[in-house]
Amino acid sequence: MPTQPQTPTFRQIEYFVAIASRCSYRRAAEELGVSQPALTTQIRSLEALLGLSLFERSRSGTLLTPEGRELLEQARKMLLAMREFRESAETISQGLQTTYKLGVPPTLGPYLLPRVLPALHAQHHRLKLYVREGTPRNLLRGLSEGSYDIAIVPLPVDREDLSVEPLFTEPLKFVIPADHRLAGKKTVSPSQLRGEKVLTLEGQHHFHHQVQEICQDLGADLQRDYEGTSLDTLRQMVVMGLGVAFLPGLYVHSEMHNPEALHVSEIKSKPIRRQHGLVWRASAPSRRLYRELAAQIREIVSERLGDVVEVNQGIT
Amino acid sequence: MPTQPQTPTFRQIEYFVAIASRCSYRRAAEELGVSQPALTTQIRSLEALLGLSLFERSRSGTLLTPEGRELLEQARKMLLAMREFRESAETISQGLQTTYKLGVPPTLGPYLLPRVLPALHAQHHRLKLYVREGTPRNLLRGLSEGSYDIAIVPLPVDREDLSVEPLFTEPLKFVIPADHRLAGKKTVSPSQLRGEKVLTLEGQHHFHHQVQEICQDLGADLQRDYEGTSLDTLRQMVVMGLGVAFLPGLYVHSEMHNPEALHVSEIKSKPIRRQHGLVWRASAPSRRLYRELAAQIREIVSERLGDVVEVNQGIT
DNA sequence: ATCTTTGATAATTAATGGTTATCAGCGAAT
DNA sequence: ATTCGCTGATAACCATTAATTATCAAAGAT
Repeated sequence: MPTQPQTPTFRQIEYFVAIASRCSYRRAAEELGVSQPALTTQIRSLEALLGLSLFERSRSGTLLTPEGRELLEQARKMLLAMREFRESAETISQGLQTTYKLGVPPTLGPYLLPRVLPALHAQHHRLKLYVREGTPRNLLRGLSEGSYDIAIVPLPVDREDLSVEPLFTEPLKFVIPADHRLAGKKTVSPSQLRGEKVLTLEGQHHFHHQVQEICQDLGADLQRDYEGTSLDTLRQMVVMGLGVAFLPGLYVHSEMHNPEALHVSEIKSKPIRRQHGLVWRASAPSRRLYRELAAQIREIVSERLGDVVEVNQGIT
Repeated sequence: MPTQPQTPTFRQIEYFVAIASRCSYRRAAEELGVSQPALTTQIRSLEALLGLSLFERSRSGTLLTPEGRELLEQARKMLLAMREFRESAETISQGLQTTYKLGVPPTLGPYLLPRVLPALHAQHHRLKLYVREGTPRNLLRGLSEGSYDIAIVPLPVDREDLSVEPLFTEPLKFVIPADHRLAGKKTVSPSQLRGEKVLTLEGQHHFHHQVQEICQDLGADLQRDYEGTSLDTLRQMVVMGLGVAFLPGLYVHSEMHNPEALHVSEIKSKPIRRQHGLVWRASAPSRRLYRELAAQIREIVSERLGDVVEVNQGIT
């Protein structure tokens, strides 16, 4: 004797509705593709479970009882709910039709996504991306914890539990005030940087460390007293003459249409740049979709931003 | 290999939601009172059926996939629908909480039910009666066909497939115009009726035949040229002097408060009356409730109309 | 009367869902 | 580095459930 309140089987509900709408066990059985005794036993046990009679059987047809009539409505709702469930599953299983939680660094997202998302949406109008910004460090942690499904982060990422698909390589531009002694030069050699105060973001940002490395390479000095909280503040600081800075190419491309008080140069040496990749948990069942997504992002970027960044090869 | 589009088991949905809301197979298993492998296999087959992954399993906990996250909502709706179904069944199985289709003759319903239904409703506030009028003949046919669940009809009813519970016996009153030669007499003997034109309803009404029999007994003449379509028209016809009539006691009681132009007498002989009973299909699973209902109707009638009709004993 | 149709029943088999015992991978604590 | 405790997956087995076919009895139609 089960102590728990038993719940009906979905199949029983199905049979119930089928019989009720045909007013016949046999016809319902035929329609359902099962034998008639199957219905008899299922309905009997359902009735026993509910503690009431659903049908009034007679040798001449089957009739709903008042109780059955009442429950039929509810039962139909169940069928409907199940149908909707299955339909959702159907469309979702087609791929790229769901909401994915995407993480991006604040030094990339606002300058990349507005160029990419519309095209992506056009291709998969059921695909939704729930975008959240975070530093690469937090993004990777969030990935592991499941608060993100995918993320765009600077490469390299060397973690066994994560899969990476490279997207594109973005140059970093050297930015100086318009009244700076180096302003006007198209290229600047590393030796000319000696003694320059290079501004950068706060230490928690990955971008900070990147610039730090670059400065070590080039022999420039990091200005650690004033650190920007965003690329925009960084740019303002340069304009105010607090120093020079390296800014991501996509930022320069999207935010600095009119040069105003700033001058943008190249560094004459090995190229200064950062690489972005799409990452996800290696165990993610949707990994095939993510690869597809990466490919499409590359395609879109190559089409719309090909002159700003260099698109990478996908891992094949 | 099943060619039909398989549908998930309700149990699978249940397990799915349980695991998703606990983020753990083992905890969900514990809560559900089953072993953990049971969940593993059920979810696996559900995933196979849907063609997508619901969970991302790892050795350190379980995570919903984006697809699973999407479906979880739908799955919860299913649980809800099932819960509502079961709750409905629960209350309905308590008895007298549903809508029953009740048939009454037009010569009784309007004069009986307004006195009975309110009290009935007070006792069972979930009970609903869907009342439809029809001649007894049609009521009995409708019962067999299932368009009524129960009906109040004149007795006797002699049908094997129907169960009858007697309710009460109602006297028929002799009604004459105020200016009639017999007006003013409290009782009238059958011999005084000789030659009187007795008005009645149209032939399709059971009441017609009843009056016909009475007239044969008493030696009175039926006026067949003008027949009323309702008790009200019948009364009007008597007022207009077209003849005399027999009217049901309940009608007289509820519609003729001020005697106006009509006089009501008794017939001095064997009592003239009709008996009403509650009938239902003998095969109806709710028959116990119907008996209960009959008992309650008797009780209410005895309380409120005991001076007008004579309440019968129930079949015990 | 006879035949068809209704749902119920019985006996049997197939499938399903559950169990216990055990495993392998990971993380945390030693 | 190793151990321990946790995760879900797996295997082998068993109980229950749900289907099958064959048959029945009752009611209606012919």
